[in-house]
Amino acid sequence: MTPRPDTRSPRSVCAQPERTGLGATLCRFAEPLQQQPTLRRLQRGDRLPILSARHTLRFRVVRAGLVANAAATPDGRRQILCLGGPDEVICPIAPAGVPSWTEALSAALVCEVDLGARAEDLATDPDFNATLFEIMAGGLERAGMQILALGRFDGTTRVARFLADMTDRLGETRDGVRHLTLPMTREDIADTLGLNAETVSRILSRIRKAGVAQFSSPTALIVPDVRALARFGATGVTA
Amino acid sequence: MTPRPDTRSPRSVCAQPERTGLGATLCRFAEPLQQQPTLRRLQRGDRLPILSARHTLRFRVVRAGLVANAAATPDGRRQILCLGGPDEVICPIAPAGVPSWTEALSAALVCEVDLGARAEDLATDPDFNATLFEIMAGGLERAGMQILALGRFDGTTRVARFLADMTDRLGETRDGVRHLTLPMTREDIADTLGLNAETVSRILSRIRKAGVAQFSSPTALIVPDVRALARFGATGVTA
DNA sequence: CGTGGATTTGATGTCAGTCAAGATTGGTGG
DNA sequence: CCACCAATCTTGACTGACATCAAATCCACG
Repeated sequence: MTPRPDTRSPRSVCAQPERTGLGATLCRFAEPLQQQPTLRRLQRGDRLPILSARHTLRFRVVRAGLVANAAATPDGRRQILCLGGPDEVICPIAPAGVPSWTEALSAALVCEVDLGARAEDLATDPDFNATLFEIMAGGLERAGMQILALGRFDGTTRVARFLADMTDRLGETRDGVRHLTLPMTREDIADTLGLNAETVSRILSRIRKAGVAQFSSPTALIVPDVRALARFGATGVTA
Repeated sequence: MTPRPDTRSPRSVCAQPERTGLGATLCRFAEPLQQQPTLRRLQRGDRLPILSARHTLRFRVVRAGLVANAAATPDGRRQILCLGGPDEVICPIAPAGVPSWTEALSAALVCEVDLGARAEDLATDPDFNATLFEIMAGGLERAGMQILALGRFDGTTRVARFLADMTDRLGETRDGVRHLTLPMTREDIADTLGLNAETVSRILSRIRKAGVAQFSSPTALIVPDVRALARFGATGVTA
């Protein structure tokens, strides 16, 4: 559960010029700093305190692996609030007054950026403020979809749309076919979708038997048609 | 369904110096503008397009009544994503690629602020950026709680916590007792909590019979102990 | 007062949770 | 390379919470 900071030069890893996306954009604001970003190597299950970004200016950028923000109910069950994959900034989402944390769902590499020393500068920097806004707006957009899914979609629809979403975000195309390696367990999926692991397993079996996805192992799957997958389930347009 | 703009001077209504909170703070950034904010009188059920604030700088501040952002499933069911009461800025939350809108749950007065003309100024204004950040961060915080509740709390717990939350936000204290007038129907509550109207009604009956809240009418209730109300239900700490 | 929407309550069905037992899988050490 | 082990995954039987359908009752408003 205890992650270990890395001593390698973080700039070379974090702010590589060829990187794109919000994560890279954010990292570049750290370049003028004396203190360079911390690179953390996380193992599956490692937990870090949430960076609220409410009074500090600290952010985490995922370089590799899959990372989540999660919260716990009073009786100890877990709900995953958002996922962050490579080159994404972990969305600073956390409910007030509830235990919550950032957790590695797979082995992961996370770049931790503290822009506090540049706070005065950045407060008047239009580019930084636009980046910050994009991070928050993107998080709200995904949170909105999560609320809709948890409130109104049945389990089958949630799982199908989740797989389609993950295929878009993490999938690779080989020989013109979409492949997805799920970097998380059935329980992680369940805690994301407000279900339990057995239910997720059952639904995945149904998806497999319907031929909408093929599993070469429990975590490796082939998606012939992402749209068809996203439509699988009662709430989607079945026709 | 068609709201009508108001011709009264909006400045006098929107930017009164004695007003506090994010809504008032935001309105003050509109004071230097030629074009004054639009004041809209909404009836229950009126719908407006979401203001994404992603490429424009438009916001809505609730002056009176209760307003929500909502989204619809492909088969037409509704999920309420966030609520906005008096002096609150409606959180710009909406999932991508899904029909969504801003809707008045009761008769409401909404102040619509377009800061687009000051975009250049405001991009470098630390106070404005801090306000914008607070709006987004507050929305993410509430969205996080909504996700946790929808994913992991049972219906009873959701309703009880919802009532406690609304009592905190909208309740009045008379003779040392908390009174709440719910400005929404059972169906609105259901669409907020991912339930249906009948289930909400049943749970409210149980809450009434347990004595945790007293109903003088379906929409007017007395809450002797907000904490006890928030704890009602299996997921809360019953002991 | 009458009317239509909102609310309450009941009967019944279904989806997902719980408990339990095997089957896979991947990692480790011999 | 293979055997073993613990974690993960799958599947089944049963239960329970919430949805659906239906019928009264309440209430606000004309």
